[in-house]
Amino acid sequence: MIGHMNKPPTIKDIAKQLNVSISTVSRAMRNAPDVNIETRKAVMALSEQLNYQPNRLALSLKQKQTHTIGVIVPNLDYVLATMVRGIDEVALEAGYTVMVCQSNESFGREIVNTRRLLDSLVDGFIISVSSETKVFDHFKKIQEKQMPIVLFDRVPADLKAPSVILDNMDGGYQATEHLLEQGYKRIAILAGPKNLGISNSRMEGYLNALKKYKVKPDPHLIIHCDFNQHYAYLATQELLNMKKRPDAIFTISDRMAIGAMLAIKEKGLKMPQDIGLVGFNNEPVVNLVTPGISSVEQPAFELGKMAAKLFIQTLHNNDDMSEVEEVLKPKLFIRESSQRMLPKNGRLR
Amino acid sequence: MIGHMNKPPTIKDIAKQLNVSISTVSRAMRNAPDVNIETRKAVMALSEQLNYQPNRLALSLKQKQTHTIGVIVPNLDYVLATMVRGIDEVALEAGYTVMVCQSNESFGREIVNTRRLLDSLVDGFIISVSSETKVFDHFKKIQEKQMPIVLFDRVPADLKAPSVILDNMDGGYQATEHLLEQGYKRIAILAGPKNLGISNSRMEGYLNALKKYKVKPDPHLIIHCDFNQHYAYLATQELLNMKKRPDAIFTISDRMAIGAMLAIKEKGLKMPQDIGLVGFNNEPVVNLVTPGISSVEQPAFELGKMAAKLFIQTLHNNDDMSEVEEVLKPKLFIRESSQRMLPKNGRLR
DNA sequence: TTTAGCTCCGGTAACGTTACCGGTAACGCT
DNA sequence: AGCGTTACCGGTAACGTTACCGGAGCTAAA
Repeated sequence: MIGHMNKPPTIKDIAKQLNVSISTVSRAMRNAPDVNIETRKAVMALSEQLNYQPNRLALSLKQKQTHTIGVIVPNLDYVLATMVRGIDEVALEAGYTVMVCQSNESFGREIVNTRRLLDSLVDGFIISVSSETKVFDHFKKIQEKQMPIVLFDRVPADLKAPSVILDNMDGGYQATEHLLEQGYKRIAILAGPKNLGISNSRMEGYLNALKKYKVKPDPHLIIHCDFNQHYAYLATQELLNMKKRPDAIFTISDRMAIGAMLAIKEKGLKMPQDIGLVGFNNEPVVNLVTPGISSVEQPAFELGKMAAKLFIQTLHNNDDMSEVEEVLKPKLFIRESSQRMLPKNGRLR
Repeated sequence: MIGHMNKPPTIKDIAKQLNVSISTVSRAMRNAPDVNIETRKAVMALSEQLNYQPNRLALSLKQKQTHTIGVIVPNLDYVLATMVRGIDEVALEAGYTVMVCQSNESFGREIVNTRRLLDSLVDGFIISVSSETKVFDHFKKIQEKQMPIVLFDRVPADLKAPSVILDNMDGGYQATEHLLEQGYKRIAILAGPKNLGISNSRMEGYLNALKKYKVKPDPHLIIHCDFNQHYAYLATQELLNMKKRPDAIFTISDRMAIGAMLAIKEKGLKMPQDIGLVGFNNEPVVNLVTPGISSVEQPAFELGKMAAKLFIQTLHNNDDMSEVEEVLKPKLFIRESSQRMLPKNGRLR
């Protein structure tokens, strides 16, 4: 008799009702050999009828893997949320579930999150590190436990792990080259804190482009400021008050570009005539402001997918993959803020 | 001797090394009574030294709860990401971990996510439903398993569960009243699909305000269109081409406001002189465009926190809470897009 | 002295699952 | 007849933890 029990049915219930052993049911359920076709059918039928769901907890305990990926990100802004979506996409496909934790750019919070995910809940980590983080003991602790880590987007040099990053140098190069080709001569860069890897790479691209075009970099035009809108605004004000002010600005994030734009407008300067502006990330917002801001796009979704793929590879391959580094290419989107010459091929954007 | 084993230490290892039973260690570890102070100290010391971490999996299996909350959201835009942060905040405090899944506004994806989280991984759900979703069997299945659900933000009427929502009617009222007080006479509303609860409530507020100010609503000024920028752009174009065009527009989201703004600018109309505009959500972007767009702010972070609190209450209280509905108040932020009279008290914004 | 009541501890079962080993038939072959 | 092989199946231990019960030893009251 099928009781009106409330608890979810287990393998044991099925075994009892079918008068077979739990071993048999277990085997039947996961298509293992050594089970009669009739028996299997019966098991399948009953499990269907009872709406049996295997208990993942018990399974995880037994085979010491949870099929869960811990994802730690500094925040969930447009770019990172998109990357997370990419991770999710691939993970789901491969039978993994992801747990997303935000560190809120806080070192302490990152540690808490790590600890929390660590105690037997996840099979490994996919991480983009907080900007505050300068030591990596909490991550090294993960590796000591033989758990794989894949890094993405913000990848510190001091931590050895397979990683997926954007070719930030190329992005900086593209942006700067574009400005040069538009005839801008004194190009300033608004970079982030000096310890931030992605910032330095983008600046390197900037310098390379200048060199290529034989423009001598002017240290007064290289500004390090905090990675946000307000500081970019202040920094731009200063830039515009110089005797020989820059005629273009490349900011290493769109947030900063917005800040710069506010200062530019306040000063009464016109883009792209008086001054050119290029940002980074190609967030939707750059399309909404007037003028639209040229920006370097990251393939965020792809990058997330790649990170998840790499993670699953790492999990399955046993060989050391800590040297693997996938590099994706950015793409410049040109808008009104920097387009002061007619494009050669006649089309805008 | 402390071996150089690689596996994480268990309660059993500690027991063996201390020559006590595992029961005793277990008791000592969780400050249960019936254990000598000396014994407890010894256990604590050794567990510290071995860096013992209790296995949450085993614990969960035993006591049938995972201390994990499944969060399903349609996407991770600014507002929802903020809400999720609020949930996270409270959950962490209470010893819970959250698993965030994006349904990408897709009904099918929502079902997949639900199934995935359901099989013994989470203790319950906090959900904001996808805009595509019109039947709720997958959620009812959760409730049949006695698992609690808390709904937030987008709450369908057909699903009985405790919920946290914004007072959308009040938001619509505030926005419309503000426009009326600014002297606008023909106020249009860009609403969402007719089956979307939040849209209808905001429109109700709009109608209430008109009534209060004795303005007869004009059906031509009430537009239902898809919840995104492009359709809002198209709808606004139509509005502006009417013989008697509206002199103000209230859109029920900022995305739509942006769309409207593009159409307005194209038409060569000036805000706030020729036409007023008010959005909803107070996303950062409304501050970045020119002119800044007035918008109704949701206390997103608070709302998330409230949802998590409610969830934990539901989990602990056994009594039926499905009637509970927390309602938070929105707040209008006035910017240039709708401010055509000097504020009475002389301050702007 | 007996009894009752502490304090402290150990053994065992259980949570739901799988891995492993062993066993029973039935069959076919020499 | 005896043997090996194959096709099935069951029992048991284990994963790491806690709940429950029972018991030893001691102290204090009757």
